[in-house]
Amino acid sequence: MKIKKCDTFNIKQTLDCGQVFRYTEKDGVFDLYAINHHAKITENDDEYVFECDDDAFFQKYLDFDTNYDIIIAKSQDKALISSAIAFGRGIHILRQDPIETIFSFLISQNNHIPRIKSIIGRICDALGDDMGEYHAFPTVQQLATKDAEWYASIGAGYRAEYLARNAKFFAENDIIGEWSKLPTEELRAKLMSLYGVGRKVADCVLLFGFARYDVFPVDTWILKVFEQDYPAVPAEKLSKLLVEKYGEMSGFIQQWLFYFKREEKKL
DNA sequence: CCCCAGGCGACTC
DNA sequence: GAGTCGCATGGG
Repeated sequence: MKIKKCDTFNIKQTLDCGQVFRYTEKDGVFDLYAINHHAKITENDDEYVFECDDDAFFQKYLDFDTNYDIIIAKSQDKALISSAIAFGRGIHILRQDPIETIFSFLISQNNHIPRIKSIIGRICDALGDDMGEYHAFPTVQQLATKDAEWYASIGAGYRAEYLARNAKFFAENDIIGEWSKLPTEELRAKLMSLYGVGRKVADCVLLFGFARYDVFPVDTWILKVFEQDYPAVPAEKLSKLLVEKYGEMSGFIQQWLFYFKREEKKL
């Protein structure tokens, strides 16, 4: 499939903004993996070209059915947010698989993004279906074949127990479909009842895995963004304050600000 | 080498 | 309910 370029979609910004971990970039060519799908993404002067196994899947996954001009218009606020939008205007919030998102963000806690990628990669390679060129993200049944000791052995650190226990839980409870019907507050409570899932991981899963935009994940970077305006406010309280302020635009604004702050550090 | 990372559960008060 | 603290690991 081909996607005409526009200023509200940029593949590099969308993948580099920290919401997804299974992709590589080489010489401007992106390889993106989601569940058991793969897309090779190249670009020419006026379009992105997707060589993939399922156009409809990636059309939805990359959120091309949402009008980001409207999202951006509703989000323009003070100077900081306008600057962040100007910087990351091409970000789309991906519509990721809930299970893949839960396990990915369990690994993300107190961890660096490069290392998160490598741990997820080892889990896919060891447990996921062989798709030829790559390995799929494992099913919960596949994840549940391993115990905490194994997850520690592939470098998961202290999160190994979280992964093992949740793999067992979801293998025994096919409950994602039921959860997806719940309103955001109730769904967050379900997620936070999982061992190893706190407010931050739950909010990332709500945003990236359940397409809930009335959430504002607060991590160390977002704390830095707001340390002047909200000095010494703990992460969970700050998250609640920001959702009160930004409502249904919270998830988008959070992502623009995260990308803005993190790229600033890189430069 | 030290510092820190898309935080969490356990513990204390 | 709010405030500390230890945690496994490896990239920078």
